[in-house]
Amino acid sequence: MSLQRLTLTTWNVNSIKARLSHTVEYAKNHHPDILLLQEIKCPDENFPLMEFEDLGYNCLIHGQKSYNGVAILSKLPMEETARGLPQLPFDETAPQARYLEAEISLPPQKQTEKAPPIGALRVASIYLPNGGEIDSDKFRYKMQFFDALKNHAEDLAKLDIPVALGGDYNVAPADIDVHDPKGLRGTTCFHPEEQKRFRRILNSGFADAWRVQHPEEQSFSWWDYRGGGWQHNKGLRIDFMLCNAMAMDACHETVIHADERGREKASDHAPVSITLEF
DNA sequence: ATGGTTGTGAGACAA
Repeated sequence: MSLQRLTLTTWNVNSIKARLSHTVEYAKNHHPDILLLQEIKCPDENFPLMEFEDLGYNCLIHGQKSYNGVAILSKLPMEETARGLPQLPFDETAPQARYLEAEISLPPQKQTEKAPPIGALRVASIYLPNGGEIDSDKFRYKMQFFDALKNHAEDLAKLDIPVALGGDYNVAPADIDVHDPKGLRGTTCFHPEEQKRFRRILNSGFADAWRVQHPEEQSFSWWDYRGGGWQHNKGLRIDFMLCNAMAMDACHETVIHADERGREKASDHAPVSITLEF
């Protein structure tokens, strides 16, 4: 019997225009079935659709001028299920394009076993606010976003299909996920209030796929452009593929493609990829 | 506390 194999990748590209060749090359080399992008930094109409359609991707874009922006590229048919979080709808006057969700249709499978075939997969591309300074309005907005995401995650957890929430969560969950826990404790992206809210999302029914499969390993997904972060391996693990139980059960591999960060003109984030088998 | 770098878009702001 043949299993359906799906690769899903999340990547904060830090401008799709600046990273077009890197992103296209990545897609050609690793051929993910689903590519969740963050920080595309362009309005919908400026997204380089053709380049990805030529590679066989259907594209959903939720962008804005200059900042933020998320996208879902899928080789399988999909339908948009949310643009913005229910509690934080997209506001044209103060745009924060940070959440996009879609249901992916899986091709029909032969029913050879007791379990019914899985017909669909729900995915989201998420760009959590960075938060700026602790105690700033931006930080409070980040907490709001976490809470709104957790409430929505509770609903997604009730679905009877695999769910994968990929993105840049802008928080490192534990000491092992940062290069200098003592020095960074209490700073943006390593603050207990952020970590508490991230845990609430996990507790609503999701697992951090990479950590589940690499319980002891230290590997980062982001390295600051400043101060030679990459050269000194001073990084954080803040990009995740969060899976519900059905997705986690199907997850055979999780990879952080850190090599992408070492390239010329690299994004400051590395892609994180999971492979599911149904 | 500050600075270091990259991206957008053409100067300050975000990260």
